[in-house]
Parts: sequence; C-alpha cells; structure tokens
Amino acid sequence: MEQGLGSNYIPTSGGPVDKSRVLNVRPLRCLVPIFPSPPGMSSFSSPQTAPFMCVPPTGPFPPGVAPFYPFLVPTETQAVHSGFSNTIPSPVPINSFRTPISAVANGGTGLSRRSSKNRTPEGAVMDEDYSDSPNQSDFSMHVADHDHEYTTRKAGKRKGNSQKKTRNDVDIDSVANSFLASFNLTGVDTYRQVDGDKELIRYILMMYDLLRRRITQVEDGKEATPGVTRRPDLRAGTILMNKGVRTNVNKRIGAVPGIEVGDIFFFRMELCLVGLHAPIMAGIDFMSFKDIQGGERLAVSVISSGGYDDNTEDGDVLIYSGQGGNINRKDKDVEIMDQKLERGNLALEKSLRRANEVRVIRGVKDAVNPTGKVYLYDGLYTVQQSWVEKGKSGVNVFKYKLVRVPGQPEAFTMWKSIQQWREEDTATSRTGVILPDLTSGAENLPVSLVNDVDDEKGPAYFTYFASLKYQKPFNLPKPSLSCSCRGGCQPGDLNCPCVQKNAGVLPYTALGVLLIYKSLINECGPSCLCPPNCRNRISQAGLKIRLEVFKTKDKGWGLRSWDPIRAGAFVCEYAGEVIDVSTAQELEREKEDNYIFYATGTTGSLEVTPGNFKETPRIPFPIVISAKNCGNVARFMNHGCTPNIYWQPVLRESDNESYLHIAFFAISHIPPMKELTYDYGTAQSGKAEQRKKKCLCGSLNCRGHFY
DNA sequence: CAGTCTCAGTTGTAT
DNA sequence: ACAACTGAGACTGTA
Repeated sequence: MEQGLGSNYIPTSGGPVDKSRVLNVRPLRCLVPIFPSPPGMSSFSSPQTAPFMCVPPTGPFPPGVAPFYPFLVPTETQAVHSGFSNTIPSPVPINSFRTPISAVANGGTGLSRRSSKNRTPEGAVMDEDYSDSPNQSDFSMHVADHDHEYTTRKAGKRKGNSQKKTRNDVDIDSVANSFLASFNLTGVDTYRQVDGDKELIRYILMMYDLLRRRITQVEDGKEATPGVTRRPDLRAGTILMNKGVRTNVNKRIGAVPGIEVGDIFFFRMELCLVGLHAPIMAGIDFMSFKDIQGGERLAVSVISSGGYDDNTEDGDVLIYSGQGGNINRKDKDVEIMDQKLERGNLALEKSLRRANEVRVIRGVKDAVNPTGKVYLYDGLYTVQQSWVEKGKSGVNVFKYKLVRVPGQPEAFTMWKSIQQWREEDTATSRTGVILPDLTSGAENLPVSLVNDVDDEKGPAYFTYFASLKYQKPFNLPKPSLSCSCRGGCQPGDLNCPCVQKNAGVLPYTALGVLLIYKSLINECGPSCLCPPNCRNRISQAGLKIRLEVFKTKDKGWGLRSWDPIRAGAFVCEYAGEVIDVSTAQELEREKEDNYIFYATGTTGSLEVTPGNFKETPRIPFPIVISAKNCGNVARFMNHGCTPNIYWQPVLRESDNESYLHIAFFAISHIPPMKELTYDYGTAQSGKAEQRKKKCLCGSLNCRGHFY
C-alpha cells in the first residue's frame, strides 16, 4: 500500500496529439461512438483484427438501424487486466484504492438504491400522478422514491411548502424520458460502468451534451420566469447521474481510465460524470481509506478555477489555496473566518506526507465564449509544501504547493504558449511560422501557416476565398418565404418562416452551437431581413475559432485550432467553386483535383446520433465543390477514420433561389492544437475506386483507405 | 449499521 | 444576483 501510493504513474505515450488517443470508433461518418464488440472482442485487445464494420454506403438508414450503444458491462477483470492494461495506466490495482464501504454506500449504490425502486413492473417511470397528492406526509415518502433526484431533494427540503411540480419540470421530465428512451435507458440502471475507457467517456459526454442542449432548446422556447435560474447543465447532469450514465464512479488515486492529459471540459458536471473530479462544487476531491490506520484520507484531485487566490504563474507549479473560511461565499450574513484543517485541507495535508499523486484540473477562460470556463485536465501533480498565510480577506488560508509530475504531455503550458502567441499578434516568438495570416484578411480572424516539421515553405498556390462560388443557384419551384426579424430570429417565434423551416426550433444555441443533429439546416437567406449576426446565420458569419494550417508529419498540410472547441460548435464551411458532376469526374480521371467535395444524395454525411436523435442527412440537390483553385481553410482538413469534425448540409434560400452549403461542426470537445479531421466517406459509385487513397490517420480502427 | 438530515461548497446564467 | 444539487458527516433509529 505504502509504496503503491507514490508510484502509480505511468506516463501516457506520446504528446498531446498522440494518435493513440484517437478514439476507437466505428468508421464511416458516424457521430455515434459505436460499440460493436462485446467484451473480449474489444478492438483494444485486437486492433489489427477488428472487423471493418460498414454500413452500406447507399443506405438506406432507417431509424433504429444503428445499434445503440448497449452499455455492455465489461467485467472488472476484462477492464483492468485485458487490453486496457496496455493503454491505460493503472499500475495500482483499482481494488486496493476502492473505499471499502463508505464510498460505495454514499456513491454509486446509493443512487442505484434510490432510483431503482420506483419502477412499475413494466419499467415505466411513475411520474406525474403524485403531484396532486393531498397527503403531504405520505407525499415525501412517495417522492423519496421518485425517479428524479432533484425533485426529491426539492420536495424534501420544502416539506410543507409548495410541492407541485412546475409545468417546467414536467416538460423537462418528458424531454428527458423520451431522450433516455431513445437510448433504451429508461429501464433499471444496471449500466453503470466501473471503469471507463475512451469510447465510453466520449459516449457519456455526448449524451450529456445532447441532453443539455435539448433541455436548453426546450427552455429557450419558453418565457423566462423571473427569479428562476435555468441550469440545463445541472439538469442534464442530475438526470444522467441518476440513470447511472456515468463512469469511474469509484474514486481513485492517479490517472482515470479513458481520460488523457490535455482533455478539456466545459462543465463541472462533465468532470463528475466521467469520474475525474466528483464534487460538483468543491475544489478538492478526496477519498478515505478505512484500511489505513486511523482512517486516513487523501486528496485525489483539485480544481484551480480562479475563485481563490491561487498562483498559476509557473505552468508546472500550482500554489493552491485551501477550502473553507467562507472566503468565496456570496451569501449575506456569513462570517469570514480562518480556514480549518479539515475536509479537503486535511486531505491535501495527508497527501503531502504520503506523496500521492493528485490530479490537477485548471479552469481557464474560454477565448471564444468569455462568460464560460474551460476545464483543462493538466495531469498529475504531487503536493510538495504546505503553509498557512493571511489571505486578502485577512483570515488564515492554507496554501499548498503542487508540482507537476515530469514526463507528461503538455497541457496547461501549451495553453499559456497559445495565449502568448495571441497577444503577440504576429507570433514572432514561435518557430516555424511561415505566414501570420494566410487568408490575407479574407477571414475575420487570422489563420496562421506553420511548419515546424520540415523545410516546405507552404502549400501549392491557391486563391483564398471564404465562401462558395455558385455559377447558378438551384431554382426553387415555388418561392421561399423570407423572414423579417429585424432583431434577429428568436427561438420561440413560430411566425418566423425560418423557424418554421426548421420544424419550429432554431437549430443553434445563443452561443452558435448546434442544438441537435438534423438532416438539413435551414439558415436565413440573402433576402431575409434579419441582421448578419442573427442566430440563424451561424455558418455565414465567418470564423469564430482561431485556426491554423500546419504541416503534419506524414499527411501533408492539416488544420488545427488555437481555441478549445465545444462539441457542436461551428468550425468553418467548405468553400470553393461549385462544379458539375461530369467535370468532377473528368478531373478525377486525370487525377487533377484532390480538393473535391461531393455532396450528392445519400452519400457522405452519415453522422448520426444514437436512438431517435439520428437523422439521415438530406441533400435537396447534389453539388460538387472544387477547392483546388480557390477555397478556404476547410481544404486543408485531412481525412480521419475517427474524426472529431463532421459536416452538415445547410440551406440558404432566397425567393426563388436556393443555395446549399457544407458546414463543419465539432463532434466532441476538441483540445487546442489537436488536428481537426472529418471522414471523407466511402465509395458511392463505381467510379469511386479511382479516388481511393491510402489512409494515414493512424486511429486504432483506421480502415486503411478513404475516397 | 442503515437510513435521514444538514450543510458546505461554487457554478452558470439571468438581470 | 441567485438558485442550483451532490457528498460528507452528523444525527437518528433499528437490530
């Protein structure tokens, strides 16, 4: 035990853009991390022999065809001892750190206990009926068994007060239930995973994001109730926690399976769901060991998010402030007092003596969305010193010096470098910068051109053009309605024709993040009267993310981002010249054009989401785009069999004319400087063999070629 | 020892 | 400005 605590770190191989971190997801343009292999057939254990799973390229893809993720429960031995031991550092047997009783009682099974009782035999959720129960004492008992924990807590707290579910709660409940139903998750939560892996984590985060965005969408269409703060992040998190859609529930010291140094998160809830940091508010997570003499407790992770006066000047050292003392409590009438050596502070003190590794998560400002925060997992640290000092508020504050364990991939230091490049504007301090802005101002953000790999001075000549050149638009048989929302289209405005075209809901959040996956997005067109910053013109508004074109090791030029990218965020569109199919085929034959994008019928964007959230992309009329002579950053995006970007058809209509565009969105959260890739797709016609190319994406289930 | 209660503890969003 | 909600620990009830 003793020696185990200090020595359970095995550096993950490779740097921050290590190919091994690419998720093991089924090929094709599939948004869903799909888990075709039952335990034992995991492609982790046999990456070479993993069968190439292929959806017929011509479709059709009726709803429900894609296997939803069954939440296979791998036995612990498989998870720990089979393929995983090679890829995920877990040198200390997980069991030896598992809190014997208390953590289990308070953690996982606690939830399971509560949430599995209230099922009818059919597994239906008992939901609405109790809300009018006149018997208040009975009521709390009834509610204590209720499915939704948040309701329970509310009701428990406000015993005797208003216990009616608001209309709002009911709405969200039904949304959540239908959401979960589409995952076949309304049943008893036997799905909780002991240990995660990359796919599971990706899947959970995707579910979280979908549900959160879905709730946002429902809330969005409604009038804001004064005095009620809408927290879709908490709502979605609570629901998934109660359903057991989470992993790494048991706390552990050191690395967390499936999470890599440099991974980013946008909500505290996400950290909780994947088991990186359990408390949703507190900055210090710790676990106790009853088997150690005196029931010692050790810190397992800390979040430095700016609430306290932490020092983060040196990227590899963190001066962390203890918790408590009411220093950050905004409530009135709370007295600020000296911090005590208890809870997290005590745990950090013990961790100093035991020298165990502590995960550090750094909360940093999001350049794209200044009101939000990004949580950056910065790897393992050890506590080196502790002391007490008088803080700004005049009370005693505990301070802990944490030092980063060497040999880990860059994360926070990379972040700091990027900040510096940003401030310098010209990025002169950086080696390998060829051009500070290859667009020559054609985009509203610069796009740098960098080569720190070899001597090549840049890609072949082309004209930078930020959008699509149509020779002639598609003519509509009957005129399309344009909106007249001078203040921008509003989510709840059912009179707006643009909202109507999108089945009654705007496809984007207020931050410009795609809300749900649709077969086709109808944006406002040239004749709409709404302003250019209308929420329904996201793909027309230009770059929002600071991108750079860089020389890859073996795939020519590629695209990556300085900014962290949220799942669902718009990245760029595919610019170029719209050409006709026959021209394209000619170019193909002569191997003239490697920059052709086909959006023709059923091929292409097969990105789908699980369950009912899947929609087959609908392309109203086929287009072929050539970006050989003119194009934008999208022409540099490489193919990846496990992509982090997908494309989506977007229609912009104007009176009798219709323009189809191809917009790229992030599949998952993408850390800065990670290469952006999308799936170039599979063969859709006999001619396709001519386009077949060898794939160098390097992902675990690379299918070896693309088109 | 199991169940119930209290409260510390910050965040994200609305104003 | 504010309400959101988990988990730990304290407390209570039962075997």
